[in-house]
Amino acid sequence: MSLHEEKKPTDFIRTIIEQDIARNLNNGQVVTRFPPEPNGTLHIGHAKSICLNFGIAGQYPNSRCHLRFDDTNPEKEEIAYIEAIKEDVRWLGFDWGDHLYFASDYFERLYQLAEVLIQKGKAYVCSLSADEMRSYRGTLTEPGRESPYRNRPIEENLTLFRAMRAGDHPDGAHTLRAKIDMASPNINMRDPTLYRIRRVAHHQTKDRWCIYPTYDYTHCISDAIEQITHSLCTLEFEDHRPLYDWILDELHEELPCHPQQIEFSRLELEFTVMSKRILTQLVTGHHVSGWDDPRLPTIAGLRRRGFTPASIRNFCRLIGITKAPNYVEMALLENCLREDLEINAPRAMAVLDPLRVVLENLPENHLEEITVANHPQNPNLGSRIIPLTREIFIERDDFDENPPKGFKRLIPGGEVRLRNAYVIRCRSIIRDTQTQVITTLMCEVDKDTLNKAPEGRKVKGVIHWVSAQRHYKAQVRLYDRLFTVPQPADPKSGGSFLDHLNPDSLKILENCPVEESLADCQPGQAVQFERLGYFSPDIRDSKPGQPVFNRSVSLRDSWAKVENKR
RNA sequence: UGGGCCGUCGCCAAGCGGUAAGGCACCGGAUUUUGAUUCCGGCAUUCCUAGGUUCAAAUCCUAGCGGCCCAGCCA
Repeated sequence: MSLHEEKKPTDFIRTIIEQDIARNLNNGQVVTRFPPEPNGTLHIGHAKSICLNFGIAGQYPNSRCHLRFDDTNPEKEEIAYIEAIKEDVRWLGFDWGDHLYFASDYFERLYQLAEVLIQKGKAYVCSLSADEMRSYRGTLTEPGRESPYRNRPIEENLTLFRAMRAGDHPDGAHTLRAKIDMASPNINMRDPTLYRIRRVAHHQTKDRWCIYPTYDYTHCISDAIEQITHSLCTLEFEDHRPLYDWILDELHEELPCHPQQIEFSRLELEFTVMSKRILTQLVTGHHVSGWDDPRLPTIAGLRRRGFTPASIRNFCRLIGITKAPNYVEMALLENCLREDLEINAPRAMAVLDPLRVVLENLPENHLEEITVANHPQNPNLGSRIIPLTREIFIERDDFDENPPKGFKRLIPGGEVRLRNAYVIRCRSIIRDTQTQVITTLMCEVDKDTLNKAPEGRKVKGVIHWVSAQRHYKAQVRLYDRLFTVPQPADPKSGGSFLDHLNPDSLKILENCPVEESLADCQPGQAVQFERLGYFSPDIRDSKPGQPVFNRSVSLRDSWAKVENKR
């Protein structure tokens, strides 16, 4: 590798894979899979897994990544989630080609293999109730007891299991269990359940089955059938690996290979939640507007907020893959978006909290069309024309009668540059006679300052503005973190996560004057409102010609930092 | 005082016996018609702790300490 070549992103999993390739394991092939259960929408934690699995497949020749729905529990799954998940994966920029699978595709094969286990004396039908099974299981510190049904003759097991499939027994009457070791210190090895009776229609197999295989039984076999080489999952499955291996070892004569399970730590993000349970509660409890609420860390929420696929992929690259528990700061995610949009988003001007300014030395009907670049560094983004009129709006907090030290914006008698236009000087202030609130600033334009510095003095401040006569009025939504504490779901934070909801996480501003050109902005397009942040039209609420803007992320603001310290 | 796993800067994270990469954050300073961007500089004598092995330890050994996961017929 040359010095100039970018160093490959590396992590312990890729290290293992490269060693495997070097040893010509699996003929040098790498096959991974992303295996979501269609019982909820994807979030940024899933993006980490997607980027890992598809990323690896895209990185080695002769490799691929399957999209496989782990649909073994019809009670919790919905067909709608399948399409949503596919859309999210595609949107993130990944392609599974022809390799779309469902664990339910393998139900018949799984059933046949269960009979093989029974024949081998490695599985039995247990008739303990759920409660009984729990008490037989023992505890973390005490071994379990063997089920009284553990030594049922093979023929009886077979007959019962077939009857289970045929629907001869009510839900919960029996289970099929692996016969392993009730005294194992690993609870997953204490005769885990392989099949349960559940009279529920399945979104894929309809009512063909009334028995369903469990995750532990299904996942490893599905991996083997698809000839997955590296089965990557999160840390909580570490304890399941012995079972994964046990099942594949027992069935090795029936299956083409024995994939390698490798675990990595899941992603946690500060000031939000990643748990499907809590996400569901936020949605069903109407604490947010839906799965795609822009404050949520769901892929749909991030997309609606205005995040780009590239920014999310970059984020996943930066956080790395390890086995260490990690709570990543929101600032890193935000930075990834800024980094992308800084280069790619065209600029425009918008005023969120307008203050009227009259340029008193311009005629009433003054209309000047100024050509401005859409990006200060990238001329390829072109230019546009903005109208300057006698009355304009500026941001209310860009004017201060009693400016703090270091204030560079407009002050009484002071000068400031109108971005892309002239330098103006504040001559007088007009107030509401009742409330004394400032309603208008009377200012004078220095006509010799378009595209040039004023003579003999320096004007440091630059503020954005929009014509008061020619603009589009938009609704703008400002988002902040959904929670007030970094780890809202952690009991150590006190109370329930609901106690930590940020009441100011959404601020809706109506009738914000924005540049006319913004009326054509489409969902999916990002734009920088100069000096404010990156904004993107809301996917749901924008109408053709009437965008509603979501603030995706603010610009860095070192002045705000100075002010906060005060 | 059951089993599995983890502990390197505020947050991620390289490092795999030869004398602590990088990113984010933070703090300076330069340039700037975005207090943005960009640029330059600073930011772990120390790797959970304590012993030990070694010429040499974040890396090896021993003993502690702290944290996470597991007792669904969920995944």
